[in-house]
Amino acid sequence: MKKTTRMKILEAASEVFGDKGYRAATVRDICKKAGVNQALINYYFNSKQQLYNEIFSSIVESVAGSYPLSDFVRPEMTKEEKLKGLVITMMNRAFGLHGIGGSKARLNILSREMIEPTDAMDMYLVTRISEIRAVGYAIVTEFVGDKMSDENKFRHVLSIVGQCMFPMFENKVLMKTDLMKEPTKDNMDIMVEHIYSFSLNALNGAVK
Amino acid sequence: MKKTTRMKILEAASEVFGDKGYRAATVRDICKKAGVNQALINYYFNSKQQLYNEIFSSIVESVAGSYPLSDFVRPEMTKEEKLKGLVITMMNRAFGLHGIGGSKARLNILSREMIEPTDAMDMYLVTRISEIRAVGYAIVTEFVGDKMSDENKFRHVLSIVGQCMFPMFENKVLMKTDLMKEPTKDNMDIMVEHIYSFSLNALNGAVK
DNA sequence: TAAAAAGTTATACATTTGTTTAATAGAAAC
DNA sequence: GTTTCTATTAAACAAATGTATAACTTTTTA
Repeated sequence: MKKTTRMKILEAASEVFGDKGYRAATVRDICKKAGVNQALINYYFNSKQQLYNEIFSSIVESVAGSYPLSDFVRPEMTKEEKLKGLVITMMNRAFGLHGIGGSKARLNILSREMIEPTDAMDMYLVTRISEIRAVGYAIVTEFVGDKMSDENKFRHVLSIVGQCMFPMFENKVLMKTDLMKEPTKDNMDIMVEHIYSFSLNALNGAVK
Repeated sequence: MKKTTRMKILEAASEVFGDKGYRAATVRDICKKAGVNQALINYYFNSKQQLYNEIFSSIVESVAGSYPLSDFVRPEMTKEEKLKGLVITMMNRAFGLHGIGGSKARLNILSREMIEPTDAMDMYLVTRISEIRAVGYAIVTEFVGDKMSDENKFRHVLSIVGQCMFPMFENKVLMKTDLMKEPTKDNMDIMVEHIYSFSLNALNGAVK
């Protein structure tokens, strides 16, 4: 299957945007990496900004589309299964991008956007986090009942979310210091299992 | 106490660098915000890069200098005290910056550097995380003994670290979705207490 | 196969950006 | 009070960067 010029640009641009960020990435860099003429970005995408938007949208789409929370946290499940489902969803959203093309470009772009969100990204994040907040709250409540304050329940949700998301931001340094392994499918499974049981123990301990 | 021109520039530059990142922040923006002539950045700091370096170094210094791990995790402590000491250290390093000048600028700059580290920052991070890794490993071992594999122990350390650091990256969205409160001194104390007891329960549950 | 469309190239253009310069104003020293 | 050093200003400069253009080549179409 032959690579079209359009695809070559998208691929190179993902790398460069991921490496350097939108601003520092230059059109000349991208075209050089793609091995195409400099004018072709404007020919195919109208502008650098629209090229970036297309890349970013596809990332958001694959993150949001692939792992709907309702598939992994369902009413008929036990509370333990729901907890694990929540962890699975978040870990896959965070690291599901990593595999594609063996490149961390997409993951880098997403991390950047989470630190310095555009308006669109900000809205998207608020929506996603709100969803996780609500589902997490319900699960925590199933474990600890109604004696715990809502505020404290939300802190529990945050602890679970934090365990899943933090490695996404700091993966490079964490791997270098051996606190985390390469996010392969197998290692992700092990991490899911760990975060699940760590959190399960925490929740069970909180209730007594 | 009168503000020197130098100080005005440093302050404005911190804001702008924090808001937009190094690249997108322009010398003209900074000088306008500081209310000084455009040439003065070069007069006082030689270049935009050196201005940034000075700001960044002072941030690193205050993070690293203020909370030495050895002050909060000491040999004579119980394992519970050590665990809490580790949490206190990380939370203060992450959010201790926030108070200064009522501005989140310094926190923003640090988050950015952690995502997209310069060489100097990379070395610094590796050093710090390695230290936390070693201390965390020792504490976890005190809780779970020697039956647990080292790899699993490190995953436990990562869970604790993740809870402390994640809110630093996503604080804006987390506050907007009510998963986190304004990081005031009081709220930080509550969060420390929570992360400590969440992790304590997890560790105690893991051992049995 | 000839005409039209799509793709590609080298180059130019206009803007933005960090930095420099030369002149001026103010403060300190003697 | 004059001189010398420091601070500030407006303007200019040179490099980088996103985009546009016009010529050329390849592919598609009829």
